[in-house]
Amino acid sequence: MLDLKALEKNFEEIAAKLKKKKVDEKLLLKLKELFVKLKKERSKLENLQAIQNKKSKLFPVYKKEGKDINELKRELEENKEKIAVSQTIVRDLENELYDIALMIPNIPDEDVPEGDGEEDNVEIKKVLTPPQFSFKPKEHWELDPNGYYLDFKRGVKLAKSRFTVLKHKAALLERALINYMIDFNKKRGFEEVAVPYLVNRESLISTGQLPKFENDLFKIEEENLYLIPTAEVPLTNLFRDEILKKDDLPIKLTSYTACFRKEAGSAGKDTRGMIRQHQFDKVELVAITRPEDSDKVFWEMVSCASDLLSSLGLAHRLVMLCGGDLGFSAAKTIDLEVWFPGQNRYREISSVSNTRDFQARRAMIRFKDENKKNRLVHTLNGSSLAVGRTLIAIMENYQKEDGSFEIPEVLKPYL
RNA sequence: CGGGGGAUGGCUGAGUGGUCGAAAGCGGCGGUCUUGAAAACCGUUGAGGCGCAAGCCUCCGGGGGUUCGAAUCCCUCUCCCCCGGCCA
Repeated sequence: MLDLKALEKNFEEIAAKLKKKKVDEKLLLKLKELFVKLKKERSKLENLQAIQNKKSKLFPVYKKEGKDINELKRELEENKEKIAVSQTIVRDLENELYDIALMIPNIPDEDVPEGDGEEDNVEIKKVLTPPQFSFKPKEHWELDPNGYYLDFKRGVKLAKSRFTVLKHKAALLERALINYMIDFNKKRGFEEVAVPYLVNRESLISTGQLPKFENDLFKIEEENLYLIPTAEVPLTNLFRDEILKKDDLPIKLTSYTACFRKEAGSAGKDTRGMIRQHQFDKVELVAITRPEDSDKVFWEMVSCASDLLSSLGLAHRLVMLCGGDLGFSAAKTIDLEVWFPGQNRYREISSVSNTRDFQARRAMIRFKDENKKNRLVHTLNGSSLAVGRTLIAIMENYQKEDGSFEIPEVLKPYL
């Protein structure tokens, strides 16, 4: 959530920055006005409450002194009416305010490039060169036309489209990758955690998936729980409503989970193969830091994911997302795109984001600083990596002319 | 899923209508003592909002109600624990 006080103070500046994310300035103005109005009405209410509190305390005194109570009682009954009216106004304003505030995305960092979408993202660097083939490399589903490794047909039979069954070496490789990634991340100082795959509404509001993206989530209606779209949600929410000790920061976590997404807006996109699934495995990184440390940790996370790809021998590039492509909660995002020889292009395999205090404010994650002040932390998240996409990247990059594929050296101990 | 019991500050836990934002203990922080530490002793210690400040307001799981006044009474929802059943 935006800092409403900052919005009130520096409206022009914030509105200008949010233009990068295509936020309607009129809506922002409305938000600001609601905030000012709310503060005014609230202080009016508080004055009335102060009167009520003070005078109510006279009752025991009057009784002791044997004074008449009726006059006082009448007065307070009247005041009570005023309080009720004011309270209703305050509550309505609050509801209206939060309905809007929760729908406004994070402010992009200064260095986030302008742009409307993917085509305006800025390549930062390329790592490793894509492999050369003496034949025309195939896409992963072409490598395996009979569904020996990736059984799309049976995935559909069991659930619906965008579900896949992994078999033989692919199933083994999936599991090996998960273990390899977690071990790799642990060496970089990220602590392994195992978390629930179902979370409640509050958790999803805190990390920014709700209320805006309800349609992207699988929901268990009768339980009021949602399947996690990413481990970022449970990992970040671990610290919701907590005040952390300054010495505990930064907290750096890694976790493997399955992830579930409805892919509501992706009709027709990547329908073939395993690029875009309703259920996929991912090893995630999450960090909770002091505000002054979040940039440093951000680049640590980018390096962690990039080095991981390099260790698997996968050519990739780093791309900084432009304002228009930036996610709802992110102030800055670097995508890692891995080379897919069959598609002859780079595709996203990891995304590292700094949300600054945006999620922390929603989730009320704070720390006590050296002056004993409670301050919001910064939260960061990144994939390291999307396991299914890594699997097919390996299949494509390590493919041989006969359709078989090699296994990267570093994974062999894991098989 | 059936039966019972709960939800109070970082934790344990007292508080059943009136200066209760809340006893006590633990923990944390500061100090005394000590070469240093432990122990002991003393002090201090919830969060949010408004305000230059003094100060005021809100918060005892969430929501609603009764009352001049609610942590305390009523309604409702959620969650947790125990016993039994089922089960990885």
